[in-house]
Amino acid sequence: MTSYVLDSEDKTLPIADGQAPRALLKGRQTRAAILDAALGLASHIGLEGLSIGALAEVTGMSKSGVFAHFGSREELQISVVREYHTRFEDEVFKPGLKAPRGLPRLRALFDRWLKRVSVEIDSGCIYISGAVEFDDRPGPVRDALVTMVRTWQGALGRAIRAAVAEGHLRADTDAEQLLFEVHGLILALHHDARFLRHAGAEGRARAAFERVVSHWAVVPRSARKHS
Amino acid sequence: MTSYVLDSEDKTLPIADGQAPRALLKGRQTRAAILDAALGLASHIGLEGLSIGALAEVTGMSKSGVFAHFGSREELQISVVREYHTRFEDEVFKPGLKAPRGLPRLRALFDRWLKRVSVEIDSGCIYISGAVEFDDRPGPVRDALVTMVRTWQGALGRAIRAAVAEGHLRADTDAEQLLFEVHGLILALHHDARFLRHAGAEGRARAAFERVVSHWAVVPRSARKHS
DNA sequence: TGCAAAATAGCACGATCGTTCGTTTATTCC
DNA sequence: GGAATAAACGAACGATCGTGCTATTTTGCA
Repeated sequence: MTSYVLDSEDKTLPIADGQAPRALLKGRQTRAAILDAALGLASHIGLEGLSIGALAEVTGMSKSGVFAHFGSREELQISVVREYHTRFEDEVFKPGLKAPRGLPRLRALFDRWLKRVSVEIDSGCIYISGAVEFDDRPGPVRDALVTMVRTWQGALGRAIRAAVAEGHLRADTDAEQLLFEVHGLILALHHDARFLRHAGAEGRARAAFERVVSHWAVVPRSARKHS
Repeated sequence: MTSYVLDSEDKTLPIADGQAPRALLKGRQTRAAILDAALGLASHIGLEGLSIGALAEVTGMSKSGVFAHFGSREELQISVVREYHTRFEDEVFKPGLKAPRGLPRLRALFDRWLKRVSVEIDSGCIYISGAVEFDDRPGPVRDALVTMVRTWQGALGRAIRAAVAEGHLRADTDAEQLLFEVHGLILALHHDARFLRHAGAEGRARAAFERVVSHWAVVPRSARKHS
């Protein structure tokens, strides 16, 4: 029995008891609103650019009011990373699972991933910007980011190996290598679309994906490789 | 007659007269020292993380002493971008030109690019981190970054088209597509090596590069494509 | 060696940063 | 509705930010 959710530990709130969160209704509601604003802010100016003051202004609250929900700036950043993770899970991972196991599912995952990185309005991928911001900054935020990215890459790796098991990809497929190259396509897309503002980047990424996949694809019937 | 230098405009210092910079010797010397420290700092914490105070502490100068050399923080950032550009030019572009025109030169350029991104001690690529930091931040710093990246990509594009002209790559090679994919490999390498701290990333990038290139390579003699 | 100019230091400014604390308002439960 | 509690505010803190000023030191040249 495989878990159908990217396993992340959300130990932020020890809500403990089974169903009804009793008194803390309004609190969690505004906390969610703050997080929503923080996500929008962070995807523009980065996790390091997040400031409690700016967040307070955007949400129409006081600085201390915002602060109280997280206890520290670092905890706020981690909460943003976690929130992004669950959204990524909901919009990329879970819907992708509805595609048939194997290559179709891998394709669906890539497709949704691609859309999230490129087309969505004002949504820079926090996995990507966070990776650059925190590649030399040890600490809990970096650790959280690494965990989330590893989780996502693990899910993609499973999808690739499933495509091998289904007979869609060759048995000697190097899943890690394929993952590396596909990831590069997403990064190049992010770079060209968001930074250079090139138009055709999405099409280039799709075309390259098909070519990379076809390299490891099982040839249908005839035409064996000549070497 | 092609220019053998990545064309960038360095209008920072109107040194004007022909040869000998007269009085401003010490000044430019310490300016270079400051820039050197700034580059090291920026490659760790990013261009936005650069602060004049931290730079003063590192160089053992006063804040105002550092400040006087640039006139504004923004001008400092731009100077850092320009300095990185000339270093990149010296360490990647110019040496690559010594390889024979065509595929060997393209390979040499990629090889040096790859090394600069991955192996060099404490040298995060400012092109990459800057692209993520400033993809949503209009202004002169972003403009400078875009100019430099476009310049480098233009040089790479020329190298690819030269490889076509030399008969090393097929005549129908999509230079932009090839460039997109190779760039993705560099980005994936940067991500895996610096952020995830994976070991084999460099080898994966090289292997993928050879495969991508071979896709557009002119087949030696026999074995035409079957479709 | 002395003089002009360049380079650097020192100090202070307003702003903003994250954070703390005591108070006040809003919400939930009996 | 009133008591208990959670949520939000407001003010202030020390620190640091970029950036002006005015001295002071250092440099380069006659």
